[in-house]
Amino acid sequence: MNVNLKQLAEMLGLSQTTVSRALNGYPEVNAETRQRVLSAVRETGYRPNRAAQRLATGRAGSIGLVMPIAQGIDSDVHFGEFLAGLGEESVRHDFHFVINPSAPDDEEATFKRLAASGNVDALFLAYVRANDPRIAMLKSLSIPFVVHGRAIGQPADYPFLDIDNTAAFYDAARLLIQLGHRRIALINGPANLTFSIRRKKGMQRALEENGLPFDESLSQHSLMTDEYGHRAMQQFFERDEPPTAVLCSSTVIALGAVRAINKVGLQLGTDISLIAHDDVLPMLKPENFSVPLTTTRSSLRAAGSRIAARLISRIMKTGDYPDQELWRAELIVRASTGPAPKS
Amino acid sequence: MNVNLKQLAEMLGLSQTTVSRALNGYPEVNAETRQRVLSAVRETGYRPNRAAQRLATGRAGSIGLVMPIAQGIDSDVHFGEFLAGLGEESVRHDFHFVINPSAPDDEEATFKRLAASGNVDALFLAYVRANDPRIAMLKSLSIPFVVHGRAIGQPADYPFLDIDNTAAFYDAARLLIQLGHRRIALINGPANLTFSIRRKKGMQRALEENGLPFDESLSQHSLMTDEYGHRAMQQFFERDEPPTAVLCSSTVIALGAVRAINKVGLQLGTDISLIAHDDVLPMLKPENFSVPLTTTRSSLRAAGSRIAARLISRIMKTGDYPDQELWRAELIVRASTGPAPKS
DNA sequence: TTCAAAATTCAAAGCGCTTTGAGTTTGCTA
DNA sequence: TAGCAAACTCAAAGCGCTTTGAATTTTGAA
Repeated sequence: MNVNLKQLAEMLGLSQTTVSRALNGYPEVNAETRQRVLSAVRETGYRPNRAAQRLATGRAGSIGLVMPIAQGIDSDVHFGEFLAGLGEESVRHDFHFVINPSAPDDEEATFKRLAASGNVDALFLAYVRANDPRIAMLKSLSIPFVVHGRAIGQPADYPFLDIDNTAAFYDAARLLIQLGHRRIALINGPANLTFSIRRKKGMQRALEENGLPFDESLSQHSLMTDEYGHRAMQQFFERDEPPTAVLCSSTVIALGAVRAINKVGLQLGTDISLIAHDDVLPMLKPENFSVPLTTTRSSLRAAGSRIAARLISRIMKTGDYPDQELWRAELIVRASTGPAPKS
Repeated sequence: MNVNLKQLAEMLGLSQTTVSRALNGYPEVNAETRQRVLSAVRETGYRPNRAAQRLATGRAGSIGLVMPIAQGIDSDVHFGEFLAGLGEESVRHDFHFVINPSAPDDEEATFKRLAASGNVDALFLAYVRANDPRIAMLKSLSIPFVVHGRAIGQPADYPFLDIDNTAAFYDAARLLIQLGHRRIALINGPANLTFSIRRKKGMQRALEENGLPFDESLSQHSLMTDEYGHRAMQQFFERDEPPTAVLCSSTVIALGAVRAINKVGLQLGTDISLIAHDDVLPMLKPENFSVPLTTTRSSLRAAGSRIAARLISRIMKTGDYPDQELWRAELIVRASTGPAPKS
C-alpha cells in the first residue's frame, strides 16, 4: 500500500508540516532534515496524492485544451504532433489535460465553460485567426493562457509562442529569387489562419524588395493535406506559364505537390524548385523524399513541450520564462532547390 | 463567485448531506426536496469541485493514456482521430486524461507507474501486438482497463473493443475473387500488430475457400503512411505479373498506392481494383478520391468514444456495457473495384 | 390512539494535503 | 551569562466533498 504524508511524517518523527515543506522546497527546513525526508521518500516510494494537493492549493493541476473538430483541422497530423510535445512535458510535472473537442463556432463558449469549471488552471489556444476574438476573451478570463501563434491587427499584449513565419517565408522566397526564379507559387495553409497570412506576407516582401511582382493567381490556400497540395499544384500546371518554383506551407502539402510534379514529368530540383515548411513530423521527413526537400524547419513538438513548460511555470509561479517568444525557423537547403531553368 | 456545497445547502435550509445525496441520485431523498435542490443548482450554476470529489471518493476522475512515440505510430493520424472520440466522451463526464508519451520498450513501466500513481482510475491500451505481455500486466494491475484490439495466442479474457478484422478482409477479398481477380496483393499495417495479422488471415481464408493460393510475395507490411503505401505498390509493379487487385490496411496507405497506380498509367477500377480499410478520417474521405474507393469501414472516432464510455461506466459502476465487443466493419462498394481485366 | 418500521434528514468525521500562527532551539551580541 | 534574533519545527485549521451512524419525522398496522 502507498504511504501518505502522515505516515511518512510519523516514520521520520517529524510533523506533516515539516515534511511537506521539505518536499516543496521551502527554505525554512534544515538541510539535513530535508535530506532525511528525501531519502525516506525514495525508500517508501511516497507520491503525494494529487487530488488532495489540488484541493488544498486550489490548483487543478491540469491544462485545458480545445481540440478543434473542424474539417481538415481535427485529427490533423500537426495537432497530434503538437500534443505529443505538450503531453511529454505535462506528464513530467504530473499535470493532466482536459481535451475539449469543439466546433469552431462553439469554441468561445467552450473556453468559458472550461475556465469557469475550475477544472483547469490554464488554457491554450491554437489555430489563431486574423483578428481572433478568442484572444480578447482569454484575456478577460483571469486564468493563465498561452497562445500558439499571434493574432494580426491587434496589439500583441498577451503571452504567446510563435515562429517567425514572415521571416521563414521571406528567407525561402529570397533564396529562390537568388537562384533566378521569377515565377514563384505558394501553396499555403487555410486563408484565415495567421500563420498563412504571415507566410504570404514574407514571400511578398522578398519579391518586392527584388522588384518582382506578386502574382495573386500563383497563391493558393488549402487544407494541410496531401490531397489539397496535389490539387493546387495541378492547377498551377494548367497555366500557360507554370511557376518554376513553389513554396509549401507543410511537408504534407509538399507530398501532394511533388506527386503532381512527378506526374507532369518534371524533375524536382532541376526543372522546378520546391521549399516546404517542415514541422518535423516524424512520419514525414523531408530528407526521405525521393528528392530531399529544402525546408524551413521548426519543431512542432518542441513548441508543444515549451508551451506546457510555460503554462505550468505560470501556474506554479516558479521559474520565469519569457512571456512572448518568437522562434526563428531554420532554412535548410537540400536537393529540391536549384537554379531556375533557362526559359 | 462560484458557490460551493455548503453555501448551497445553507440557501436551501438543508444539510450538505442531503444536498449531496440529492445530486448523486441516492434514493433516500424526498422527491420534492430533490427537485428544489436541482432547481437551486440551475439558478446558482453550482458545479461540484472535482478535486474535492476526487479526494473524498478516492477516484481520480481521469483516464490514463499511453501515447506511443515509436516511429510511424506517434502523432499518427489514426491516433489523433481516436483521441478525438475519447475526448468527446470524457469531457461529457468531466473526466481528464493523462497522456503519457512513451517509447515502446518502456511502455510496461509507464503503465505500472501510471497505475501506482493513483492519478488515473482506468487505463487504455492500443496497438496490441501478437502475444502482448502488456495485457497480462494490465490484468495484474487491479485497475479497470479496456484494450483496443485483441491479442492473439492467449485467451481473450479481458475487456476489449475490436473490429472484426478477419471478417472485414475476408469480405473484401471474397468480393475481389468474385469479380474474377486471382492475383490479389495486400499492403498491410506493421507486421507485429494484431489487426494486421488478422486482416492477412481473413484474406488468406477467402483465397483458400476458393482454392486460390496465397502468394506471400504479394503481401507487404508497412507503416500506415502514404509514403510506404506508395513504395509497396511500386514494388508490386516491378513484378512480371503484377497483381490485378490490392487490399490496403488504411486509406492513408491507399493514397500512396493510388499514386503509384496512376504513375504506371493504369485506370483504377478498370485495370486494377483496390479496397482499403476506412477508419473514417475526416481529412481523407474515400469518396473524395478521384476514383472513389471501395472500403471496409469502421469509425475510429466512434471506437474512441465507446471506449471512454465503457471505462467511465466501469469506474462509476453505472450502466452495464458488454465487456467485450467485436464490431463488424461495413463493406462499401464504390468505383475502385471492378471485374478483373482479361489477361 | 399507540408504536414499530419506513422514510427523511442531519451532524460530524474523514479524504491527504498546504499553510497559518505559534512554539522551540540555536547562535550571537553585549 | 543574559537576551534576542534567526533558524527550525510543530499543532491545528482548513480546502469542498462523501459517507457513516444517529436523529427525526411520517406512515400504517394493531
